Amino acid sequence: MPEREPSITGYLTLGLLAGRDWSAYQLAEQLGRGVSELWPSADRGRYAVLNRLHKAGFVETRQEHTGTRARTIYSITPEGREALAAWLRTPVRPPTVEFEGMVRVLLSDQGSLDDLRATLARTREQAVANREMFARYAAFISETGGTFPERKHLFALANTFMIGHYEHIISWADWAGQQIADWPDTVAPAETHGGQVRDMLAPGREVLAGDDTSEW
Amino acid sequence: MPEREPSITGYLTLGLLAGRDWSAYQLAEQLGRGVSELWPSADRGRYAVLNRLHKAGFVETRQEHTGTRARTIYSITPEGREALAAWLRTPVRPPTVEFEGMVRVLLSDQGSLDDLRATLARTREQAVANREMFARYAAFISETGGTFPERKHLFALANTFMIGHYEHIISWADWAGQQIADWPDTVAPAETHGGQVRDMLAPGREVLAGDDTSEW
DNA sequence: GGCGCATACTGCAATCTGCAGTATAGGGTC
DNA sequence: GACCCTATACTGCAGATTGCAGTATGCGCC
Repeated sequence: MPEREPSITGYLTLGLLAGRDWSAYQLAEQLGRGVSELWPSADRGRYAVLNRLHKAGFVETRQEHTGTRARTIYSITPEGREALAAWLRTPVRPPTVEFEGMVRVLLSDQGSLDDLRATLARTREQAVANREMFARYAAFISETGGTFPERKHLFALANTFMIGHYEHIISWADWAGQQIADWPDTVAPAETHGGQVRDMLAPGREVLAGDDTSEW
Repeated sequence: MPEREPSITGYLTLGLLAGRDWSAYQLAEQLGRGVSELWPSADRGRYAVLNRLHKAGFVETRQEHTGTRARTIYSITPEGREALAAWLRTPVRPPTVEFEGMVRVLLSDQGSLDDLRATLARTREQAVANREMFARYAAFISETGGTFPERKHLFALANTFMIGHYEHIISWADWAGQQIADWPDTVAPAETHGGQVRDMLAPGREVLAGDDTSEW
Protein backbone atom coordinates (compact mmCIF):
# COMPACT_ATOMS: atom_id res chain seq x y z
CA MET A 1 0.00 0.00 0.00
CA PRO A 2 1.84 3.10 -1.23
CA GLU A 3 2.16 5.83 1.37
CA ARG A 4 3.44 8.48 -0.95
CA GLU A 5 4.40 8.80 -4.57
CA PRO A 6 8.03 7.72 -5.11
CA SER A 7 10.46 10.33 -6.38
CA ILE A 8 12.03 10.11 -9.83
CA THR A 9 15.10 8.61 -8.16
CA GLY A 10 12.70 6.00 -6.75
CA TYR A 11 11.37 5.17 -10.20
CA LEU A 12 14.90 4.95 -11.57
CA THR A 13 15.67 2.49 -8.79
CA LEU A 14 12.58 0.45 -9.65
CA GLY A 15 13.65 0.61 -13.28
CA LEU A 16 17.02 -0.93 -12.46
CA LEU A 17 15.41 -3.58 -10.29
CA ALA A 18 12.99 -4.46 -13.08
CA GLY A 19 15.90 -6.13 -14.87
CA ARG A 20 17.65 -7.90 -12.00
CA ASP A 21 18.40 -7.74 -8.29
CA TRP A 22 20.98 -5.25 -7.01
CA SER A 23 22.59 -4.48 -3.69
CA ALA A 24 21.97 -1.06 -2.15
CA TYR A 25 25.56 -0.12 -2.80
CA GLN A 26 25.36 -1.16 -6.45
CA LEU A 27 22.14 0.80 -6.93
CA ALA A 28 23.68 3.89 -5.38
CA GLU A 29 26.70 3.44 -7.63
CA GLN A 30 24.67 3.01 -10.83
CA LEU A 31 22.59 6.10 -10.12
CA GLY A 32 25.80 8.08 -9.67
CA ARG A 33 27.27 7.16 -13.06
CA GLY A 34 25.97 8.64 -16.31
CA VAL A 35 22.30 8.75 -15.27
CA SER A 36 23.14 11.52 -12.84
CA GLU A 37 23.61 13.83 -15.85
CA LEU A 38 19.92 13.25 -16.59
CA TRP A 39 18.59 13.02 -13.08
CA PRO A 40 21.04 14.25 -10.41
CA SER A 41 20.85 12.81 -6.91
CA ALA A 42 23.17 12.78 -3.91
CA ASP A 43 24.70 9.49 -2.82
CA ARG A 44 23.05 9.86 0.55
CA GLY A 45 19.58 10.25 -0.86
CA ARG A 46 19.70 7.04 -2.88
CA TYR A 47 19.84 4.94 0.26
CA ALA A 48 16.94 6.87 1.80
CA VAL A 49 14.87 6.24 -1.31
CA LEU A 50 15.39 2.50 -0.88
CA ASN A 51 13.99 2.60 2.64
CA ARG A 52 10.90 4.42 1.44
CA LEU A 53 10.37 2.00 -1.45
CA HIS A 54 10.61 -0.80 1.08
CA LYS A 55 8.06 0.78 3.39
CA ALA A 56 5.74 1.27 0.45
CA GLY A 57 6.05 -2.42 -0.44
CA PHE A 58 7.61 -1.80 -3.86
CA VAL A 59 10.82 -3.69 -3.09
CA GLU A 60 11.87 -6.65 -0.94
CA THR A 61 15.20 -7.18 0.76
CA ARG A 62 17.40 -10.08 1.72
CA GLN A 63 20.81 -10.18 3.39
CA GLU A 64 23.96 -11.60 1.88
CA HIS A 65 27.44 -11.75 3.37
CA THR A 66 31.06 -11.42 2.37
CA GLY A 67 32.86 -12.71 5.46
CA THR A 68 31.31 -10.83 8.38
CA ARG A 69 30.23 -7.88 6.25
CA ALA A 70 26.55 -7.83 5.39
CA ARG A 71 24.95 -6.30 2.38
CA THR A 72 21.32 -5.84 1.48
CA ILE A 73 20.05 -7.16 -1.83
CA TYR A 74 16.92 -5.56 -3.21
CA SER A 75 14.36 -7.07 -5.57
CA ILE A 76 11.22 -5.56 -7.04
CA THR A 77 7.73 -6.73 -6.06
CA PRO A 78 4.69 -7.02 -8.37
CA GLU A 79 3.38 -3.84 -6.67
CA GLY A 80 6.66 -2.12 -7.57
CA ARG A 81 6.33 -3.14 -11.21
CA GLU A 82 2.77 -1.86 -11.30
CA ALA A 83 3.75 1.44 -9.65
CA LEU A 84 6.48 1.94 -12.28
CA ALA A 85 4.14 1.10 -15.18
CA ALA A 86 1.43 3.37 -13.70
CA TRP A 87 3.89 6.24 -13.44
CA LEU A 88 4.87 5.83 -17.10
CA ARG A 89 1.20 6.38 -18.01
CA THR A 90 1.06 9.78 -16.25
CA PRO A 91 2.02 13.06 -17.98
CA VAL A 92 5.69 14.13 -17.90
CA ARG A 93 7.00 17.23 -16.26
CA PRO A 94 9.15 19.47 -18.46
CA PRO A 95 12.94 19.29 -18.15
CA THR A 96 14.65 21.90 -16.02
CA VAL A 97 18.16 23.31 -16.16
CA GLU A 98 20.32 24.56 -13.31
CA PHE A 99 22.88 26.75 -14.98
CA GLU A 100 25.03 28.54 -12.45
CA GLY A 101 27.27 29.80 -15.23
CA MET A 102 24.37 31.59 -16.89
CA VAL A 103 23.40 33.20 -13.59
CA ARG A 104 26.96 34.53 -13.46
CA VAL A 105 26.56 35.87 -16.99
CA LEU A 106 23.40 37.74 -15.99
CA LEU A 107 25.12 39.23 -12.94
CA SER A 108 28.51 39.75 -14.55
CA ASP A 109 28.09 43.55 -14.50
CA GLN A 110 28.90 43.21 -10.78
CA GLY A 111 32.26 41.63 -11.58
CA SER A 112 35.13 41.92 -14.03
CA LEU A 113 35.38 41.00 -17.68
CA ASP A 114 37.99 38.42 -16.66
CA ASP A 115 35.46 36.77 -14.35
CA LEU A 116 33.04 36.50 -17.25
CA ARG A 117 35.71 35.14 -19.59
CA ALA A 118 36.73 32.56 -16.98
CA THR A 119 33.12 31.46 -16.56
CA LEU A 120 32.69 30.99 -20.31
CA ALA A 121 35.99 29.13 -20.61
CA ARG A 122 35.27 26.74 -17.76
CA THR A 123 31.73 26.12 -18.95
CA ARG A 124 33.12 25.22 -22.35
CA GLU A 125 35.76 22.90 -20.90
CA GLN A 126 33.27 21.06 -18.73
CA ALA A 127 30.91 20.64 -21.67
CA VAL A 128 33.71 19.27 -23.86
CA ALA A 129 34.64 16.76 -21.16
CA ASN A 130 31.04 15.62 -20.81
CA ARG A 131 30.45 15.42 -24.52
CA GLU A 132 33.47 13.17 -24.84
CA MET A 133 32.31 11.03 -21.97
CA PHE A 134 29.02 10.37 -23.77
CA ALA A 135 30.77 9.94 -27.11
CA ARG A 136 32.96 7.25 -25.56
CA TYR A 137 29.89 5.69 -24.03
CA ALA A 138 28.21 5.59 -27.43
CA ALA A 139 31.21 3.75 -28.84
CA PHE A 140 31.20 1.40 -25.87
CA ILE A 141 27.51 0.56 -26.33
CA SER A 142 27.93 0.16 -30.05
CA GLU A 143 30.78 -2.30 -29.62
CA THR A 144 29.82 -4.27 -26.53
CA GLY A 145 26.08 -3.71 -26.09
CA GLY A 146 26.70 -1.83 -22.84
CA THR A 147 25.79 -2.68 -19.28
CA PHE A 148 22.11 -3.07 -20.24
CA PRO A 149 22.08 -4.69 -23.70
CA GLU A 150 18.29 -5.11 -23.57
CA ARG A 151 17.96 -1.32 -23.26
CA LYS A 152 20.52 -0.47 -25.90
CA HIS A 153 17.92 1.18 -28.15
CA LEU A 154 16.72 3.41 -25.28
CA PHE A 155 20.20 4.40 -24.17
CA ALA A 156 20.90 5.34 -27.76
CA LEU A 157 18.04 7.84 -27.73
CA ALA A 158 19.22 9.41 -24.47
CA ASN A 159 22.88 9.39 -25.44
CA THR A 160 22.19 11.27 -28.64
CA PHE A 161 20.36 13.94 -26.67
CA MET A 162 23.21 14.35 -24.21
CA ILE A 163 25.86 14.73 -26.91
CA GLY A 164 23.73 17.34 -28.68
CA HIS A 165 23.11 19.11 -25.41
CA TYR A 166 26.80 19.50 -24.64
CA GLU A 167 27.49 20.50 -28.22
CA HIS A 168 24.94 23.25 -27.90
CA ILE A 169 26.64 24.52 -24.74
CA ILE A 170 30.00 24.48 -26.52
CA SER A 171 28.62 26.39 -29.51
CA TRP A 172 26.98 28.92 -27.28
CA ALA A 173 30.15 29.44 -25.22
CA ASP A 174 32.14 30.01 -28.41
CA TRP A 175 29.57 32.46 -29.74
CA ALA A 176 29.33 34.29 -26.42
CA GLY A 177 33.13 34.52 -26.29
CA GLN A 178 33.08 36.24 -29.68
CA GLN A 179 30.32 38.59 -28.59
CA ILE A 180 32.24 39.82 -25.56
CA ALA A 181 35.61 39.89 -27.33
CA ASP A 182 35.51 43.64 -27.95
CA TRP A 183 33.62 44.70 -24.85
CA PRO A 184 35.59 47.29 -22.87
CA ASP A 185 34.02 46.03 -19.63
CA THR A 186 30.95 44.15 -18.43
CA VAL A 187 28.84 47.27 -17.88
CA ALA A 188 29.25 49.62 -20.82
CA PRO A 189 28.37 47.60 -23.94
CA ALA A 190 24.67 48.37 -23.65
CA GLU A 191 25.35 51.93 -24.73
CA THR A 192 28.53 51.62 -26.78
CA HIS A 193 27.44 48.53 -28.69
CA GLY A 194 23.71 49.01 -28.77
CA GLY A 195 23.45 47.98 -32.38
CA GLN A 196 25.30 44.78 -31.69
CA VAL A 197 22.92 43.85 -28.91
CA ARG A 198 20.03 44.41 -31.28
CA ASP A 199 21.66 42.01 -33.73
CA MET A 200 22.13 39.41 -31.00
CA LEU A 201 18.44 39.57 -30.18
CA ALA A 202 17.17 39.48 -33.74
CA PRO A 203 18.74 36.39 -35.28
CA GLY A 204 17.45 34.68 -38.41
CA ARG A 205 14.88 32.80 -36.39
CA GLU A 206 11.17 33.39 -36.40
CA VAL A 207 10.34 35.75 -33.56
CA LEU A 208 6.71 35.72 -32.60
CA ALA A 209 4.64 38.73 -31.70
CA GLY A 210 2.41 38.56 -28.65
CA ASP A 211 1.39 40.31 -25.47
CA ASP A 212 2.43 37.59 -23.11
CA THR A 213 5.96 38.91 -22.72
CA SER A 214 7.13 36.94 -19.73
CA GLU A 215 9.78 38.94 -17.91
CA TRP A 216 12.82 37.61 -16.10
CA MET B 1 29.65 38.54 9.29
CA PRO B 2 28.76 35.74 6.91
CA GLU B 3 27.68 32.54 8.65
CA ARG B 4 27.47 30.40 5.56
CA GLU B 5 27.95 30.82 1.85
CA PRO B 6 24.73 32.10 0.23
CA SER B 7 23.02 29.83 -2.27
CA ILE B 8 22.78 30.70 -5.96
CA THR B 9 19.27 31.98 -5.27
CA GLY B 10 20.90 34.23 -2.67
CA TYR B 11 23.36 35.62 -5.21
CA LEU B 12 20.54 36.17 -7.69
CA THR B 13 18.75 38.13 -4.99
CA LEU B 14 21.87 40.19 -4.31
CA GLY B 15 22.19 40.72 -8.05
CA LEU B 16 18.70 42.19 -8.26
CA LEU B 17 19.31 44.35 -5.21
CA ALA B 18 22.56 45.64 -6.75
CA GLY B 19 20.43 47.70 -9.14
CA ARG B 20 17.70 49.00 -6.84
CA ASP B 21 15.65 48.19 -3.73
CA TRP B 22 12.90 45.61 -3.92
CA SER B 23 10.21 44.29 -1.60
CA ALA B 24 10.35 40.64 -0.56
CA TYR B 25 7.26 39.95 -2.62
CA GLN B 26 8.74 41.61 -5.70
CA LEU B 27 11.99 39.66 -5.33
CA ALA B 28 10.10 36.40 -5.01
CA GLU B 29 8.08 37.32 -8.07
CA GLN B 30 11.11 38.25 -10.19
CA LEU B 31 12.91 35.03 -9.33
CA GLY B 32 9.82 33.11 -10.43
CA ARG B 33 9.65 34.64 -13.90
CA GLY B 34 12.08 33.72 -16.65
CA VAL B 35 15.13 33.31 -14.40
CA SER B 36 13.56 30.20 -12.96
CA GLU B 37 14.28 28.48 -16.29
CA LEU B 38 17.97 29.04 -15.54
CA TRP B 39 17.94 28.63 -11.80
CA PRO B 40 14.73 27.02 -10.47
CA SER B 41 13.61 27.80 -6.92
CA ALA B 42 10.38 27.37 -5.00
CA ASP B 43 8.44 30.45 -3.99
CA ARG B 44 8.74 29.47 -0.36
CA GLY B 45 12.51 29.24 -0.48
CA ARG B 46 13.00 32.74 -1.83
CA TYR B 47 11.68 34.26 1.39
CA ALA B 48 13.89 31.98 3.48
CA VAL B 49 16.92 33.10 1.49
CA LEU B 50 16.15 36.72 2.36
CA ASN B 51 16.21 35.95 6.08
CA ARG B 52 19.58 34.26 5.75
CA LEU B 53 21.01 37.13 3.73
CA HIS B 54 19.78 39.46 6.45
CA LYS B 55 21.39 37.41 9.21
CA ALA B 56 24.64 37.39 7.25
CA GLY B 57 24.53 41.19 6.98
CA PHE B 58 24.35 41.23 3.18
CA VAL B 59 21.00 43.05 3.06
CA GLU B 60 19.15 45.62 5.18
CA THR B 61 15.42 45.94 5.63
CA ARG B 62 12.91 48.69 6.19
CA GLN B 63 9.14 48.62 6.53
CA GLU B 64 6.69 50.36 4.25
CA HIS B 65 2.92 50.35 4.38
CA THR B 66 -0.06 50.28 2.07
CA GLY B 67 -2.91 51.05 4.44
CA THR B 68 -2.51 48.66 7.38
CA ARG B 69 -0.63 46.07 5.36
CA ALA B 70 3.13 46.10 5.87
CA ARG B 71 5.76 45.08 3.41
CA THR B 72 9.49 44.69 3.84
CA ILE B 73 11.82 46.53 1.50
CA TYR B 74 15.30 45.12 1.07
CA SER B 75 18.48 46.91 0.10
CA ILE B 76 21.99 45.60 -0.38
CA THR B 77 24.86 46.48 1.99
CA PRO B 78 28.51 47.06 1.00
CA GLU B 79 29.23 43.61 2.47
CA GLY B 80 26.56 42.18 0.19
CA ARG B 81 28.13 43.80 -2.86
CA GLU B 82 31.52 42.46 -1.89
CA ALA B 83 30.15 38.95 -1.32
CA LEU B 84 28.56 39.01 -4.78
CA ALA B 85 31.75 40.26 -6.46
CA ALA B 86 33.83 37.69 -4.54
CA TRP B 87 31.53 34.90 -5.68
CA LEU B 88 31.93 35.98 -9.30
CA ARG B 89 35.69 35.48 -8.92
CA THR B 90 35.29 31.83 -7.85
CA PRO B 91 35.13 28.93 -10.34
CA VAL B 92 31.74 27.99 -11.79
CA ARG B 93 30.03 24.69 -11.31
CA PRO B 94 28.88 22.92 -14.46
CA PRO B 95 25.24 23.16 -15.52
CA THR B 96 22.97 20.27 -14.61
CA VAL B 97 19.78 19.02 -16.25
CA GLU B 98 16.78 17.37 -14.61
CA PHE B 99 15.05 15.59 -17.45
CA GLU B 100 12.19 13.46 -16.20
CA GLY B 101 11.14 12.77 -19.78
CA MET B 102 14.51 11.21 -20.57
CA VAL B 103 14.27 9.01 -17.48
CA ARG B 104 10.94 7.81 -18.87
CA VAL B 105 12.62 7.09 -22.19
CA LEU B 106 15.27 4.96 -20.47
CA LEU B 107 12.62 3.01 -18.54
CA SER B 108 10.05 2.91 -21.34
CA ASP B 109 10.55 -0.84 -21.79
CA GLN B 110 8.45 -1.13 -18.62
CA GLY B 111 5.55 0.69 -20.28
CA SER B 112 3.76 0.92 -23.60
CA LEU B 113 4.81 2.47 -26.88
CA ASP B 114 1.92 4.91 -26.42
CA ASP B 115 3.40 6.05 -23.11
CA LEU B 116 6.69 6.74 -24.86
CA ARG B 117 5.00 8.58 -27.73
CA ALA B 118 3.03 10.70 -25.25
CA THR B 119 6.21 11.59 -23.39
CA LEU B 120 7.95 12.69 -26.58
CA ALA B 121 4.92 14.67 -27.72
CA ARG B 122 4.49 16.50 -24.42
CA THR B 123 8.20 17.20 -24.14
CA ARG B 124 8.09 18.72 -27.60
CA GLU B 125 5.03 20.85 -26.83
CA GLN B 126 6.53 22.21 -23.63
CA ALA B 127 9.77 23.05 -25.41
CA VAL B 128 7.91 24.86 -28.18
CA ALA B 129 5.98 26.91 -25.61
CA ASN B 130 9.19 27.83 -23.80
CA ARG B 131 11.06 28.66 -26.97
CA GLU B 132 8.27 31.03 -27.94
CA MET B 133 8.28 32.61 -24.52
CA PHE B 134 11.96 33.45 -24.89
CA ALA B 135 11.50 34.52 -28.51
CA ARG B 136 8.82 36.98 -27.39
CA TYR B 137 11.09 38.15 -24.63
CA ALA B 138 13.87 38.77 -27.14
CA ALA B 139 11.50 40.94 -29.18
CA PHE B 140 10.38 42.73 -26.04
CA ILE B 141 13.96 43.51 -25.00
CA SER B 142 14.88 44.57 -28.49
CA GLU B 143 11.98 47.01 -28.69
CA THR B 144 11.71 48.39 -25.17
CA GLY B 145 15.07 47.62 -23.51
CA GLY B 146 13.38 45.25 -21.09
CA THR B 147 12.94 45.41 -17.35
CA PHE B 148 16.69 45.85 -16.85
CA PRO B 149 17.92 48.03 -19.72
CA GLU B 150 21.38 48.29 -18.17
CA ARG B 151 21.70 44.51 -18.42
CA LYS B 152 20.29 44.22 -21.92
CA HIS B 153 23.58 42.90 -23.34
CA LEU B 154 23.75 40.16 -20.66
CA PHE B 155 20.12 39.11 -21.06
CA ALA B 156 20.79 38.84 -24.78
CA LEU B 157 23.54 36.28 -24.14
CA ALA B 158 21.32 34.21 -21.85
CA ASN B 159 18.25 34.52 -24.04
CA THR B 160 20.10 33.20 -27.06
CA PHE B 161 21.19 30.17 -25.07
CA MET B 162 17.67 29.42 -23.90
CA ILE B 163 16.18 29.60 -27.39
CA GLY B 164 18.88 27.28 -28.71
CA HIS B 165 18.34 24.94 -25.78
CA TYR B 166 14.63 24.53 -26.46
CA GLU B 167 15.31 24.19 -30.16
CA HIS B 168 17.66 21.35 -29.42
CA ILE B 169 14.98 19.61 -27.36
CA ILE B 170 12.48 20.06 -30.19
CA SER B 171 14.91 18.66 -32.77
CA TRP B 172 15.71 15.73 -30.55
CA ALA B 173 12.03 14.97 -29.90
CA ASP B 174 11.34 15.03 -33.65
CA TRP B 175 14.31 12.78 -34.35
CA ALA B 176 13.39 10.38 -31.54
CA GLY B 177 9.81 10.26 -32.83
CA GLN B 178 11.11 9.15 -36.22
CA GLN B 179 13.38 6.56 -34.65
CA ILE B 180 10.53 4.89 -32.75
CA ALA B 181 8.03 5.25 -35.60
CA ASP B 182 8.48 1.67 -36.79
CA TRP B 183 9.16 0.03 -33.46
CA PRO B 184 6.68 -2.80 -32.80
CA ASP B 185 6.94 -2.18 -29.04
CA THR B 186 9.33 -0.65 -26.52
CA VAL B 187 11.19 -3.88 -25.79
CA ALA B 188 11.92 -5.67 -29.04
CA PRO B 189 13.79 -3.20 -31.24
CA ALA B 190 17.16 -4.14 -29.77
CA GLU B 191 17.05 -7.40 -31.69
CA THR B 192 14.82 -6.59 -34.63
CA HIS B 193 16.42 -3.26 -35.43
CA GLY B 194 19.97 -3.87 -34.27
CA GLY B 195 21.45 -2.24 -37.32
CA GLN B 196 19.41 0.86 -36.76
CA VAL B 197 20.59 1.20 -33.20
CA ARG B 198 24.14 0.96 -34.43
CA ASP B 199 23.42 3.83 -36.83
CA MET B 200 21.93 5.92 -34.04
CA LEU B 201 25.09 5.51 -32.01
CA ALA B 202 27.53 6.17 -34.79
CA PRO B 203 26.49 9.51 -36.24
CA GLY B 204 28.71 11.71 -38.40
CA ARG B 205 30.34 13.13 -35.31
CA GLU B 206 33.82 12.44 -34.08
CA VAL B 207 33.68 9.62 -31.58
CA LEU B 208 36.74 9.37 -29.41
CA ALA B 209 38.48 6.20 -28.42
CA GLY B 210 39.46 5.73 -24.80
CA ASP B 211 39.34 3.37 -21.86
CA ASP B 212 37.44 5.65 -19.54
CA THR B 213 34.05 4.41 -20.65
CA SER B 214 31.83 5.87 -17.97
CA GLU B 215 28.80 3.67 -17.56
CA TRP B 216 25.25 4.70 -16.72
C1' DG C 1 -21.89 45.11 -1.27
C1' DG C 2 -19.76 41.17 -2.85
C1' DC C 3 -16.53 38.69 -5.99
C1' DG C 4 -12.23 37.79 -7.62
C1' DC C 5 -7.55 38.68 -8.23
C1' DA C 6 -3.12 40.75 -6.57
C1' DT C 7 -0.35 41.66 -2.65
C1' DA C 8 2.42 39.96 1.23
C1' DC C 9 3.75 36.81 3.41
C1' DT C 10 4.21 32.35 7.43
C1' DG C 11 3.92 27.30 9.12
C1' DC C 12 4.90 22.66 8.72
C1' DA C 13 6.09 17.96 7.24
C1' DA C 14 8.80 15.50 4.28
C1' DT C 15 12.64 15.37 1.45
C1' DC C 16 17.24 16.25 -0.15
C1' DT C 17 22.09 17.68 0.17
C1' DG C 18 26.74 17.78 1.87
C1' DC C 19 29.81 16.37 4.94
C1' DA C 20 31.63 13.33 8.10
C1' DG C 21 32.08 9.01 10.17
C1' DT C 22 32.35 3.77 10.85
C1' DA C 23 34.05 -0.58 9.63
C1' DT C 24 35.29 -4.71 6.94
C1' DA C 25 37.50 -6.95 2.53
C1' DG C 26 41.13 -7.59 -0.51
C1' DG C 27 45.34 -6.71 -2.94
C1' DG C 28 49.99 -5.07 -3.26
C1' DT C 29 54.52 -4.05 -1.20
C1' DC C 30 58.62 -3.69 1.56
C1' DG D 1 53.75 -10.28 8.37
C1' DA D 2 52.67 -5.51 8.97
C1' DC D 3 51.12 -1.67 6.60
C1' DC D 4 48.69 0.99 3.32
C1' DC D 5 45.46 1.95 -0.05
C1' DT D 6 41.25 1.37 -2.38
C1' DA D 7 36.66 -0.68 -2.73
C1' DT D 8 32.68 -2.14 -0.36
C1' DA D 9 28.66 -1.04 2.51
C1' DC D 10 26.54 1.76 4.56
C1' DT D 11 24.54 5.49 8.85
C1' DG D 12 24.07 10.16 11.37
C1' DC D 13 23.15 14.79 11.39
C1' DA D 14 22.52 19.79 10.47
C1' DG D 15 20.91 22.81 7.37
C1' DA D 16 18.44 23.79 2.98
C1' DT D 17 14.66 23.15 -0.02
C1' DT D 18 10.11 21.77 -1.68
C1' DG D 19 5.17 21.51 -1.81
C1' DC D 20 1.14 22.44 0.13
C1' DA D 21 -1.82 24.95 2.84
C1' DG D 22 -3.17 28.85 5.29
C1' DT D 23 -3.92 33.90 6.66
C1' DA D 24 -5.14 38.45 5.74
C1' DT D 25 -5.45 42.99 3.46
C1' DG D 26 -5.96 46.10 -0.90
C1' DC D 27 -8.32 47.24 -4.97
C1' DG D 28 -11.14 47.34 -9.11
C1' DC D 29 -15.45 46.22 -11.05
C1' DC D 30 -20.25 45.20 -11.64
